[in-house]
Amino acid sequence: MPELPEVETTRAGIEPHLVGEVVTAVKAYQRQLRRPVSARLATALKGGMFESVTRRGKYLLLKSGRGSVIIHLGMSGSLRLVAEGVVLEKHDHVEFFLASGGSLRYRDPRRFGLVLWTAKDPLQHPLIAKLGVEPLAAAFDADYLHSIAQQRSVAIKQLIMNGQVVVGVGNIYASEALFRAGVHPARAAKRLSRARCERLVSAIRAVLSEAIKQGGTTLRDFYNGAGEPGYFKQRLQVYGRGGEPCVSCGAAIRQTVQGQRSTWYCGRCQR
DNA sequence: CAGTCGCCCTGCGTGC
DNA sequence: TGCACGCAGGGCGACT
Repeated sequence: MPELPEVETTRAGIEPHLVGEVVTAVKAYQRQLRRPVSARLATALKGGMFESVTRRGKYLLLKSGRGSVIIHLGMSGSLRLVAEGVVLEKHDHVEFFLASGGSLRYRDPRRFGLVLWTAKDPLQHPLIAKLGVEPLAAAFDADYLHSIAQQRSVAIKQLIMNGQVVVGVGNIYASEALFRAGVHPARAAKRLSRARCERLVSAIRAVLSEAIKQGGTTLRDFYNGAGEPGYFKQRLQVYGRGGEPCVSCGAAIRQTVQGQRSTWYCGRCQR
């Protein structure tokens, strides 16, 4: 489900309700996610207070005085704050009980996500330490992308979806950014000029920023921490629009598959 | 090292 | 109505 805008929307939604909250208990109803839920999570976090809720790429970092919870939402994960006594839904796998009443619930039907505990700096965790740059940070610029792209023969779409290069760009926003930049998704990365890298960087930043403002994209089951959908779906120009006319030139939007993921693009506007 | 592919899992829409 | 199939917002790890 979630790419950077959806994770950021989730983060912003839960942060004000979690910071300063003491965790009274943690229950894992299903430990088998992409990796098992950390065995020490419940005992280590109990009695601790959440100090911050931050994000690195698509990872959420819930820092307490004793260590941090690292959460990844995978394809279908979500976090929701619920009042006391609300019945558990199917696929609610982990629940953090809060001293002021209520709880934070992690739900993930496909179980591709993660709920891990680390007593150390979460940014040093093996899954996080080698991540690429944040797309909305100054370090993500034309020089950076071009210098990497020049050495790679993969399709540019797969390059911008590679978390070791730049984090947070998933299948929806990759297609959307390439369309805005006029770049064909299958073009070899090394065949992108610096000028076109610059356009692509701008497009990625713009599409992610706009999506964050809209509260993310709800295709079917993404909801923010309070249960509300995101509104960026109405702004999608190519994703999921195979056969429909291009908003710019009217040609039919094409669908193809790259790296086992669907890609949508305009064969006339994107080169 | 870079690139490709299989796979983890459940749910939903489509077509027979 | 039921069933088989393909596809879905991600990313790791094994292989070439």
